Amino acid sequence: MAATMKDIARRTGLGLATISSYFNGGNVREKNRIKIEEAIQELHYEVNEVARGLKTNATKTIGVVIPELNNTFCSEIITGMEDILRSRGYATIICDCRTDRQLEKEAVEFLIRKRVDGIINMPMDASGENLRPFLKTGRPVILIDRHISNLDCDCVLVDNKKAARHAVELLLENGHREIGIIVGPKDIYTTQERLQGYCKAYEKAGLPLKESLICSGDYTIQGGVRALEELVQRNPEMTAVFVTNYEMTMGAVIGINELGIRIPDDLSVIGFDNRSFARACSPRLTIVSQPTHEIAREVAQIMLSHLDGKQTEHIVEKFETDMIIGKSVRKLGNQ
Amino acid sequence: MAATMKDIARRTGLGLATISSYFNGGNVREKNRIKIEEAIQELHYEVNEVARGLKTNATKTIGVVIPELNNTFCSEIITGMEDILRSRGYATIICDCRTDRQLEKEAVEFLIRKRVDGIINMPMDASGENLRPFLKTGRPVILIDRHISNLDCDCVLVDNKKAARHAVELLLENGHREIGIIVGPKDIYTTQERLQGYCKAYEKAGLPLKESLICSGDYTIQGGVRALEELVQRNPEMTAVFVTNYEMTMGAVIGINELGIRIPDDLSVIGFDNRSFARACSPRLTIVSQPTHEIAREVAQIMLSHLDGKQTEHIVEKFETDMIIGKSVRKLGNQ
DNA sequence: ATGAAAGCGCTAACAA
DNA sequence: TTGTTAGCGCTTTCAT
Repeated sequence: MAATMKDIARRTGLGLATISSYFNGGNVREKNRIKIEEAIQELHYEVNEVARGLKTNATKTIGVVIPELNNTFCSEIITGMEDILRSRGYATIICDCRTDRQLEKEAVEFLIRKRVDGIINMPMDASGENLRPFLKTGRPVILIDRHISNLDCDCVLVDNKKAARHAVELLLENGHREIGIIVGPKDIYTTQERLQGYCKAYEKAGLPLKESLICSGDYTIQGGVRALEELVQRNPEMTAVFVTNYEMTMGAVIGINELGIRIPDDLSVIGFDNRSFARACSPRLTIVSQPTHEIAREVAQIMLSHLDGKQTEHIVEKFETDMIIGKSVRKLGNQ
Repeated sequence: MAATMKDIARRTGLGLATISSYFNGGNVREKNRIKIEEAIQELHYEVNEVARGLKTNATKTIGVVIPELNNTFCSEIITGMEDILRSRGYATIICDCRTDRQLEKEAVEFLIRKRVDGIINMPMDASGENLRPFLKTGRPVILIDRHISNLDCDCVLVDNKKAARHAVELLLENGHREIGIIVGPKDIYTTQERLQGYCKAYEKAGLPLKESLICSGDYTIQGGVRALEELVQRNPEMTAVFVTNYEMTMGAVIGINELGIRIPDDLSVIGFDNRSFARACSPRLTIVSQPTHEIAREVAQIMLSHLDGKQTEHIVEKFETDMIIGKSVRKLGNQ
């Protein structure tokens, strides 16, 4: 079917090694270079990367395991990474594990079978056990958003503790004392970090924590709706709520609308992650915004450095978040 | 490094062909089957699909080329497809071409080099020229959302004409006469179809079309904002607007909020595609909803039938859309 | 049912 | 610089 190196060797009268050398940046006599290039044109030759991969034990393919592609934080990061990786000849295999630990484990096994050169993972599993077999092959793993200690890999994330603390402090400064928080599942790294930020802010303000103001969702829209309803029901005196991812922020807004609660008159809200959605809300939502483009770029860059053999140390890169101020936080009079 | 078939041949004392036969569903004597399975366990053997691919000329990999992963219509479909394909051993390589024709062309070339077994494409390019070289290799192509005539491939989409007609008819029934429409770029298939639906509804109602009520956006949120502003400015008498994708719907809502227009008192709105966003709006948006899960399943199924050799004919599968009724359409008194 | 051997398209070591 | 050759790990005749 497609032309092979043999074909172009035959056509140019050169040996296989010369052709291979040409494709791998070796020195080829000018005259032969031209002959080879002519043959390539005529035969529409393209290197077969499958064969090359068999020989070099590298597939020029990166696996990405994420909890949910339908999560804008994930899809924004993937878009950014994929762009950079593809421009360097790497294909990106996506595995959406539907927020399921078992599926995540299977996804990593799948990628190992596919002989990917590296894995990028926003892990559900906090132990890192899934990734160990892959790491043993000496290939790079980069974690996104969630750190795992004692795992031999890089990690790119944001300062979650600080992000949460700042958001809660903003509410405290505006006179709020009964601040609800909707976090993710308790066993997820970012949940723990954000919760710590929340507690720290309360602590610094010398205020007591109330268990009932803390509610765990599952990072889905519907989970956000439920969490908000629960918080409102349990805490009649609650004046503000901080939601810690985009999907649950949308869910909280849905819940608020459907309960007939007004933002910010009845309830102040700080959301997470999606500037456009924040703008589409009326009044505009105040949100914490993560630098997804920077994260994506950094992850891709680190991966490429490893693959190029330019980096052997493992790093943890922590980005700062932004606060986008809207009109969803009310200043309480009786401070 | 990793164990090979040779290793397990040596360990079991069997020939390579027997081992291969075992993995490919051939007949192997019970006694040997057990020996092989023991060796697999002990050596942690896994078939090297790269080597297999070189031999069989199949990579168990599907390429997906879409205009924008950060588009929920795209990401929902990909999630669904990827799930099914992976469960059948196929990896999904995503190529986000950023709504750019040149990048789309390069993405297809990239996938050809990667020797993918099939391509799924939501095409920017209406000519289909990009895909021809791939089709020549005899491999399957499936188009999503946008049909291309005279191209030897399958296509899965929705009845766009009918969807648009129904939406506009709903507005007409509610007494609206000056209905704006925000469509995508004029050269995109769905734009043309949806525009035809709009025109048909006007025609049936015996009403004249007004060029100024038709506005082209670029399928982005910001494009939706701009399109809405333009429509409002050009048509002071406009009482309703129909927006034909999710991102522009969000943009339109942003524009409406920022101009201080009230839905539906000042302007009735029918949006597209995202039930959750529709619910998060206050009042709830009436929207046209596409069956993304069904589309995804169908696309994956068709792809698999082709790859299994169970299907040789090309089909065009057209799904119906739903109308989700919210409170964003006002009934005008003076009908 | 099983084994021997050729070869998929490429790279890399070695010789020339 | 270039050619020859031996694999990379697998599938697949063709014998047995």
